[in-house]
Amino acid sequence: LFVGSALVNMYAECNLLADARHCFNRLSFQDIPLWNALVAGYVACGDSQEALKMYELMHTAGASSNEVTFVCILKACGSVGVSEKGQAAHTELTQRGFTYNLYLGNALLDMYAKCGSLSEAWEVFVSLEVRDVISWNTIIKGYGANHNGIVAVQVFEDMQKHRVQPDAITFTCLLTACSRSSLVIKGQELFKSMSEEFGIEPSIHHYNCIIDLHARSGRIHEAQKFLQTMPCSPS
RNA sequence: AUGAGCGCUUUGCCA
Repeated sequence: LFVGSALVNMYAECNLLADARHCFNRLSFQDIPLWNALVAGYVACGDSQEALKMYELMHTAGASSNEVTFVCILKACGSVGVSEKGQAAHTELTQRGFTYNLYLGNALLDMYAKCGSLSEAWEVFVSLEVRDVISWNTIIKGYGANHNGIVAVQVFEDMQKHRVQPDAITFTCLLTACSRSSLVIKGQELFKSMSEEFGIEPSIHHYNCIIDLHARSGRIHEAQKFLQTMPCSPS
């Protein structure tokens, strides 16, 4: 079964879902991680609808599910962007008595953020007993993606008060937030601070964010200048 | 002997 599961997982990772499914069907019995591998495979290759169908199929096949299943399902719901499905999953996992570990809590948070349900996302965020850098990044990104850059920056300040060290991803989330809310000065400030205050060297991701920041607010020349002077080759 | 790990899982630009 372990080998079979590894195979399903390998096929799924390589976007060979048909092979994964064939392998899955040939196994004498299917346990939860095996189902999960298949569901995760569909999510990974962007076929969230099929992932959700697989979840239905788990029910009809009489299989149970665990926390990992819900992490996958929540991710699929976030990709689809319709909060009803996600809410249903949320209700179900609460009824099942699952407590939020970081994976589950962060996945739930991200699902609501991706669906634009920021008040629900925030509720989940504050209800987490333990938060890691991913939790903070996810809520910052959530506000940023929904044109609430000012709140995103406030949450970042809050993060520092909680003595959580930001990472490279924190800054892509922040810079995107500034970009989408036209916070050009703040974005440049943050970009400067990442290496000077936080010791994080900007990568191509961050340079791209800055170019987007300028371009989106109509500063084409600034964007061009930045593009030409940045120390790595454009992607 | 006890506990843990060994198969599945969460955050990154533009579009």
